[in-house]
Amino acid sequence: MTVRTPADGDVKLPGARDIPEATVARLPVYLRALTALADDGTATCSSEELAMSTGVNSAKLRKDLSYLGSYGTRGVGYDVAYLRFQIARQIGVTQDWPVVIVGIGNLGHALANYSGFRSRGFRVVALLDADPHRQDEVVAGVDVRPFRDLDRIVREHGVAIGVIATPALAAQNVADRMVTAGITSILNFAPTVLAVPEGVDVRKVDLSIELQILAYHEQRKTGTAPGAGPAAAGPVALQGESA
Amino acid sequence: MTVRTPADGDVKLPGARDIPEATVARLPVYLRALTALADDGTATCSSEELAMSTGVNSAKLRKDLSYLGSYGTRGVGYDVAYLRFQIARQIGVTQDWPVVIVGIGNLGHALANYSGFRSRGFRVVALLDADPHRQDEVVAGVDVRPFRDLDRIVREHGVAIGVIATPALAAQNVADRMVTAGITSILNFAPTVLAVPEGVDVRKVDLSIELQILAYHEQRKTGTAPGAGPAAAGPVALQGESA
DNA sequence: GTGAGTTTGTGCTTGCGTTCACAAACTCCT
DNA sequence: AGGAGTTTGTGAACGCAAGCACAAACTCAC
Repeated sequence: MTVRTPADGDVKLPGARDIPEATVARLPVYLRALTALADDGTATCSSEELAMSTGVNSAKLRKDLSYLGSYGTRGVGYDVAYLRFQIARQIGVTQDWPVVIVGIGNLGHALANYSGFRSRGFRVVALLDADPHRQDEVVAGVDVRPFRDLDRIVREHGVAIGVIATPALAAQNVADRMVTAGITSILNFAPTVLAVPEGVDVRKVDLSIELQILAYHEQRKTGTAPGAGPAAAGPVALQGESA
Repeated sequence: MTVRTPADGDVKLPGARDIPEATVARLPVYLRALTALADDGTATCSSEELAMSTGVNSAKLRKDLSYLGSYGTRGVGYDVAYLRFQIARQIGVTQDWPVVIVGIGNLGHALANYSGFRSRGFRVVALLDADPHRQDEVVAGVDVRPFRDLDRIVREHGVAIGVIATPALAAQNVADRMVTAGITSILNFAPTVLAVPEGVDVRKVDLSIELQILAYHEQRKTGTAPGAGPAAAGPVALQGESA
C-alpha cells in the first residue's frame, strides 16, 4: 500500500533508527492511549497497562517502543507525558500538518467535520470540489474552493498531504493534479488503485474491501450463506458498476 | 485486527483450503478489477494484466489465486467472468449480506449513502441512532430507527455484520449490544479499541491513524517539519481530547 | 546495604508473506 | 505432428513480524 523510495527515504534524521512498518502503524494507537492516560492525570504506566488499553501484546509493545529509544525505566514503567511526546515527535505530529480535502460529497463532509483532525496533528486548510454548485458552501468553518485553486493553496500553505474523497472515476485525475502541485502523501478513499510516481506515498481506505474481508470470515464461521433471517430477501446476482 | 477462533473457525467448507489472511485482504481488489474488465467486455485476461490494474506483483497474484484452486489456463490466462464468480464465492458475496449501521452522524450519512454497498454484496437493512432527534430522518431510502430496536432487527433480518459510526465514547457500548444481539462481525469507525469476546471479528478503520502513518513517512522524506509554506501557522501544542 | 519484587529491553525462535525461477500445460503457426 | 511462444501454478529461498523468555536495571522495605 505504501510505496517508499529506497533512494531518498534513507536520509536518516539524527538519532532516528529506521522503524519497522508494522511498528509505525501501531504508534498512533499508543499515542492515543497515552493521551487518554495523560488526560486522566496518570503520570506513569507499565507496558502491561498500555498493552491492555491498546489491545496488543505487552512484549510487542515493548519491542515497538524500543525502536524509538530507551524511554522507560525498569522496575517503574514509562513516564506518560514524556513517552507521549517522544512518539508524537517520531510520527511527526508535534506540529500541525496542513491538509487539503478534495471532493466534498457525503464523505468529504464527514471528513471535514471530523474533530479528530485538529487534535491529532492535522489542520484542514482547504476543501476543494470541481462542482461549482458546491463552492458556495462553508463546511466546518472552511469554505469550499474550486478545484483549480489546488496549486495555489498547496504552495501557500506548504501542503504535503492530500485527501481524496471523490467518486472513483475522478480519483486518478485528482491524484495526478495533487502530485503536480507538490503533494507527496495521499490518503485515498475512492475505490480505485491510484498510479503515482516514485516518492509519493498512497494509503487507501476502502469501505467495501473491509466489509468483504469480514464477510469472508463470517462465511467461514457460520458455514452458511448470508441473511439467514426469515425476512431476508432472495439472492441478488452480482451487478455491474465497476470501479 | 482480526481475531479468529482456532476452535470453531476450522470447520472447512468442502473444497475450501484455508486462505492466508494477506491473500484474503487482496481478493476484494481482484474482484473489483475483474468486475471492471467484465463491464468492458473483456472475456479473458492474464495474470500480468490483472496485476497491473490492481497494483500487485503478478507472481503474488498468481499465488493468491492458486489458493482458490486452478482456475486459469496455461498459455491463455483467466476467464474473467468465471474467475470473478469464483472469487465472489470464496469471499461470500454471491448473495447480499444484510448490515446495520449504528450512529447516523456525518460519517453514518456518508456510509448509508455509499452506493458501493449494494453492488458489492451488502444491503443496509437498518440505520440506528440513540438520538431521538435523528429518528425522524430518512437517509438513503432507509429510515432511522431507535437504537433499542437493534435486537429485533438483527433477529428479523439475520444480520451478522454491524458498522459502528458513533463517537468514540459510545462505541464500546454499541459493540456490546451488537454482540448480545448476535452480530459476530464488526466494522468500527470510532477511534477506540473495542473489547469483544472470542469468535467476534473486529476490523478498524481509523482516519487519523492513516494520516499519522503518512505524516511519519512524509517527515522522513523531507526531513522537515510540516507546513513549510509562507502562510503556515506557528506550532500548535498537543491538545487534550483523548479517545 | 542487601534482598525481594517489579518492569524494561532484547536475543532467539517460529511462523507468515513475498519473491524468484522454472517445469508443466496450453495455443498457434507451419 | 512438431516446434516456438506464452502463461499458469508452485517449490524453494528470503525477509519481516510476532512471541517467548530472561538478564539487566530499577524500587522499596528493613
